[in-house]
Amino acid sequence: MAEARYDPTRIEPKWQAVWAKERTWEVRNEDVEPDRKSYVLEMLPYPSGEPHIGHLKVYSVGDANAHFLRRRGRQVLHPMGYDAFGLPAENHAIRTGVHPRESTDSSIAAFQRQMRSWGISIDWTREFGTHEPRYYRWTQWIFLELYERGLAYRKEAAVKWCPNDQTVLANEQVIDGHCERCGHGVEVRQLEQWFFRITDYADRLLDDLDAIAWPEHVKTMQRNWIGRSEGAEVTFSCGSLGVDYPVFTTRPDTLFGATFFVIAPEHPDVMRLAAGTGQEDEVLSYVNHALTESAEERGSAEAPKTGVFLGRTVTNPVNGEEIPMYVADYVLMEYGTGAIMAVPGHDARDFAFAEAHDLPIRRVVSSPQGEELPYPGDGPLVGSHPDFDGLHNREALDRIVEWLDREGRGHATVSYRLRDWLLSRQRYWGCPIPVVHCERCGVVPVPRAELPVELPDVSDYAPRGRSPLAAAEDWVNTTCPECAGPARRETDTMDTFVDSSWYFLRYCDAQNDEAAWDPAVLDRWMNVDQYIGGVEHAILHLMYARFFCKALADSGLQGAEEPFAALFTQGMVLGPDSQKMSKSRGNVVSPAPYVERFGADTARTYICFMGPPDQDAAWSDESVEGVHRFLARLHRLALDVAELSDDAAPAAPEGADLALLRKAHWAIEKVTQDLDGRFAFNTAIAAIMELVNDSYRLREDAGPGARRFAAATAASLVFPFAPHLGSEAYERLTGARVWEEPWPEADPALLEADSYELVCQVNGKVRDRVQVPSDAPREELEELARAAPRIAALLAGASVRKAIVVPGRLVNFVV
RNA sequence: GCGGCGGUGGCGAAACCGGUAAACGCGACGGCCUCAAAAGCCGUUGUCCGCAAGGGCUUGCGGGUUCGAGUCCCGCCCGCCGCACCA
Repeated sequence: MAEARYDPTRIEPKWQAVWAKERTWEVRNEDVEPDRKSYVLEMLPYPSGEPHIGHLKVYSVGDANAHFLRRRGRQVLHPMGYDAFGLPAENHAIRTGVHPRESTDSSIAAFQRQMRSWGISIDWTREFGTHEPRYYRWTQWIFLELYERGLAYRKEAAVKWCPNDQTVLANEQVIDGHCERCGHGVEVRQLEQWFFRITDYADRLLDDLDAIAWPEHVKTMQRNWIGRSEGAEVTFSCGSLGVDYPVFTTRPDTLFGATFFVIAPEHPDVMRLAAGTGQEDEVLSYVNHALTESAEERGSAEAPKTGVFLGRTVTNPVNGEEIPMYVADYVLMEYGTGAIMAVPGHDARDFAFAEAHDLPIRRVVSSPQGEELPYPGDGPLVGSHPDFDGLHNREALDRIVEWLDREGRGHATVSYRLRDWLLSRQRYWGCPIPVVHCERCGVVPVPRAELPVELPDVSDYAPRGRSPLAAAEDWVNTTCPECAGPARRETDTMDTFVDSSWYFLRYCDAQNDEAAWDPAVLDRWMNVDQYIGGVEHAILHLMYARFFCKALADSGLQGAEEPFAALFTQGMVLGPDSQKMSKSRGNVVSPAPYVERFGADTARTYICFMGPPDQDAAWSDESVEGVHRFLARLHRLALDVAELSDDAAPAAPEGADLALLRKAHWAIEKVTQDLDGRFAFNTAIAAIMELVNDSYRLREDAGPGARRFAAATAASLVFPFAPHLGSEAYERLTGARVWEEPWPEADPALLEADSYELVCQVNGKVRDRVQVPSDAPREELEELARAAPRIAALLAGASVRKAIVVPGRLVNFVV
C-alpha cells in the first residue's frame, strides 16, 4: 500500500486555485442555449457573524446538484449574494455604535472566505449585497413600478407594532402574538403605512401552486396562509340606526339558525350603535379592555367568550327576525367584514357565547348520526323555511344564496385570510422608500433618473417611534420633483423581504448598470430550475417572491410567472444532543474547525451522508471521522492503482475483473438515479463506499485495467460531494480533469448478471436460496426451486396448492 | 381543534412498483500487522432457544386485504412542524 497520507490541506487549496484562475464556474449570458440551461440557486445567506453549519448544508446540497447537472451537459448558473439589510446588524449598531455597513461587510468577508474554502462552484462575477446602492437602486425602481400600478399604496391601518424593536411588523412576522425577531409581545397601533397589494394576487398565488414542483407540505402551508374560503356576503339591517351591516359566512345554509349578531371591538360603529341605548358605559369599558389586551391574551380559541349587549337589534334578511347585537372580542376586525351572524347550533364559538350569555340555540341542520349541538357537519335542513326544509344543506346553501341575490340581500363571495403586505419599517438599516412628501403635491415618487435614493449616514441608530433617518435633516429636506417647492423625504425603509423578493432576477444580469435587467437575458435564465433552502421560508419569502414575479410579469418587465420551478427544503443540522443548536444549550457546531481539521470534502460529504438531506439530522463527530476514513481510503486506492500498468478495462472481462466492473457499473447506475432529481445523496454516497470496498476486496484478484476503471469511476462519482479529492484522484488515474468529463454512463451489458439468487419460500417464509440463470423461464424456476434441498424436504409429504413464481425474485409454494 | 410529516437494530439509516427487513456508516467485539501504540488491513455484530445443524420472533399498538405487508386499508397511541376564535 502506498504511504502518502490523505492531506486535504494540500489538495484543496490546489484545486481551488485552478478553478479561480481558470474561472471554471463562470457562465456567459451570450453563450446560454435555452434548452441546455439550468439555474441552480440556494437561498442567499443573511450575513451575520460567521457562516454556521446550516449554511454548509445548503451550499453542499446545492453544489452537488450543480456539479451533477454540469457534467450531464447543462449550462449551470450558480450565483451567490448576501441579504445584507436587516435588524440584527442594526441592533448591533445600537449597542456598539459600529455602523451596520461595517459589521455587515466584515461578515460578508467571512462568508466569502469560508465559502471559497469549501470549494463551492459559484460564478463569483455575479455577486452582490442587497445593501449596495448598485443593487437597491433597482429595488427602489421596482417599488416605483409597483407604486405606479397601484400595487404599492399608503393607508392608515391597525398594524402590529413591536414596542421593543419600535417598528411595525408584517402579519407574517408575528408569531403567537410575539415579534418574530425579538420575541416581545406585539401591540396594535393605528398608523399610516406602506402596503403591497398582494391580496390582488391571492387566487393566482393559490392556483399556480399546482404547476410547480414543490414539497407538498410547503404548498399546503401556502394554501393555508392564503386561506381562501367560499361563502356569501349577507346584509343584516339595523332599522333603529338605519345602517346595513354585511357579514361574511361560509354557511349561508344556516341563516335560519342565526339567533344573534356580533361585531368586533375595533369596529368603527361600536360606540355609535351603543349611543342612547343605556349600554354606552358597559360597551365603552369592554371595548377599552379588549383593545389593550395583547394578541396572545385575546388569541386563544379556548378563551372564555366574553362580550357585551349593544342595546340594539338587526333584522335577519331571510326571516325578518329581530336578533340582538353584541360586541365581542372573538370577532376579528381584520377578517371578513368585522361582523358576523352567530349560529350557535352549528358553530362551536357561537355556541360557547350563547351558553355564556343565555341566548337561544336553534337546530337548522339535522345530524344523520344524531350528534348533539353544536353540529358543524352536513345533513338535511330542518326548522328553516318550507322551501328549504328537507333539502341537503349543501344544496340548500346554493338555493339560499340564489334567493338572497334575487332579493338584493346578499351574494356569493370569497374571503381570504391573506392580508396586504405591510412593507414600511421605522428603522435605519434598510432600503429607503423612494418618495417625497410635498405639502402641495402630496406623495411624489422620486424620478427614476435620481435613483438610488442613498441611505445617509447617521450617528444614532436607535428608533424612537420614528425612523432614525428622520434625524438626518439635510437628507430629509429636499425639493418636490413636481413643483420644486419644499418637500420631505420618506424616512421609513423597506422590509428586507422586499430585497430578497427579486435578487434571483438580478443574478441573471448582475453587472447591468443601465437597467435592473435586460429582459432578453432574463428570458434565457429564468425561472430558477432548482431552488434550495430551509422550510422556515415556506410562507414569507417564497410567497413574496412569487407575488413579485407575477406583478412584474403583468407589467411586461419579465416573463416568469413563477420564480422557482422546483424547490428542495433541506432539514436542519441538530446538535450532537439531537437538539436544535443554540448558544444557550452550548451545542453549536461550527463548520470552520471541521473544515480545517478534516478538509471541506469530508465536511461536505458527511453532511450529505448523515441522512436524507430533507430531514433533520444530529451532528456526530464519530461519523465525520468515518466519512473522512472513506475519503482517505479512496485516496489511497487511487495512489495504488495509479502505479499499476496503464491497461484499459478488459473488453471481455471474467472472474474478479467481471465482478469489479459490474460493481462499478452498478454504482454508476445507482448514483445517477439517486442524484437525478431525488436528492438521495446519502444512498448515493453509500453506493460509492460499496464500490471502494469491493475495489479493496478484489485487489489481489482483479487486473490493472478493471481496477483502474473501478477507482476512476469512484473518483468521478464522488466529485459532486468531494470535488477536490474527486479531481485529485481522477487526475492521478486518468490524467484528465474530472469536471471536464461527461457524467459516466452505465453499460447495460454489465448491469445484468447471467445468474441471480432465487428466493425459495414455503407459505411466504424464506426456506432456501438457489443460484439460477437470469434467462430461466417460469417453469424452470419452479422446478429449480422444488429441487432446492430444504424445499424438497419440506414439500415431501405436503401437497402444493399453488406456486407463485416471480422471475428475478422468488418462488413461493403454498401448501 | 385543523393541516402536514414521521415512529425500522445500541445509534444515523436502507428497502424507489406489495416480493430475501436491516444496504452503507457509526459504535462494540475478535484477528492480522507492530517491540509497542497509532494508522491500516481482514472478520463478527437485530433478537431469543441451541454445542451445532437448525428453528422461533422482529419495522409504535390492534385489526383487515393478500400466496406474500415496513410498504395498501380501518381504528388507536406517541413525537415533530405549521396554522389556530378566519365566521
